Amino acid sequence: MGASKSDSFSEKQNELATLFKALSHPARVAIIEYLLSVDTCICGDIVNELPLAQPTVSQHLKELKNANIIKGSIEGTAICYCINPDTMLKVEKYFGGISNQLKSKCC
Amino acid sequence: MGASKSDSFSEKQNELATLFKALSHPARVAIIEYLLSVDTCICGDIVNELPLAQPTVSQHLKELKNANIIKGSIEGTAICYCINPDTMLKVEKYFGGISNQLKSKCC
DNA sequence: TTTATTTATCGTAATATTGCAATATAAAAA
DNA sequence: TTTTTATATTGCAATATTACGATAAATAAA
Repeated sequence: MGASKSDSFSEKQNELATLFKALSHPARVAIIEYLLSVDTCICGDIVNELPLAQPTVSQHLKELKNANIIKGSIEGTAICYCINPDTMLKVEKYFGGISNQLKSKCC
Repeated sequence: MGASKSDSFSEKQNELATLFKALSHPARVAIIEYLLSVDTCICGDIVNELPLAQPTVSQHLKELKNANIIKGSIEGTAICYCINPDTMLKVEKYFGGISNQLKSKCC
């Protein structure tokens, strides 16, 4: 075999794994960093910010969109991307919960 | 090509991507969940908790170890794994920073 | 020493990801 | 309508990941 046995795990576990997978590439981390650095959501020049070809960037954006990490809205010929704060809050809470649980542990 | 162009990105971006990649598989999410659920760090039966063969689990544990997400110490014939709270705190802070930055955004 | 017991490593097949050239699509401008 | 501009999709080669049987390594128990 070779594919991940996602059927064997809970929906929540698969959901979290999918979310982290979307964040598991430096280009996608860089996209998020860039989206945070600009004042507004009016973007459209993400391709120029990255050392990758346009189709590759488009593919990475698609993956971030599929994971609900970013949102894109059509703005003329360009598309305006911005971060989905709901998803980010969800992830923050996940790690907050882990930190909390770790307080009552031995290590 | 096919491999990720990690040379083109900052060390911090690559580091974060590596960390998220370690969390990007449901089995590894499940391992963390299990380690959180047990009272102490005395483990050694992670294989029985997962629907995967022993070499596969060992491989997943290695990836979590490499990413500094878990620590393992030898305890007789068994190995005692537990979560590294430093790494978890680091990730929590990363998302906390993002949530903070998002407060002054339009979406 | 011999025999469990537990975890790691090797080898390999199946599948997924990454990156980009070529091309398509869609809306705005000329 | 034609051209330009911005983004998406397709197809494919290179590489990485996942899973597991077989086997190794290391310690404990007999």
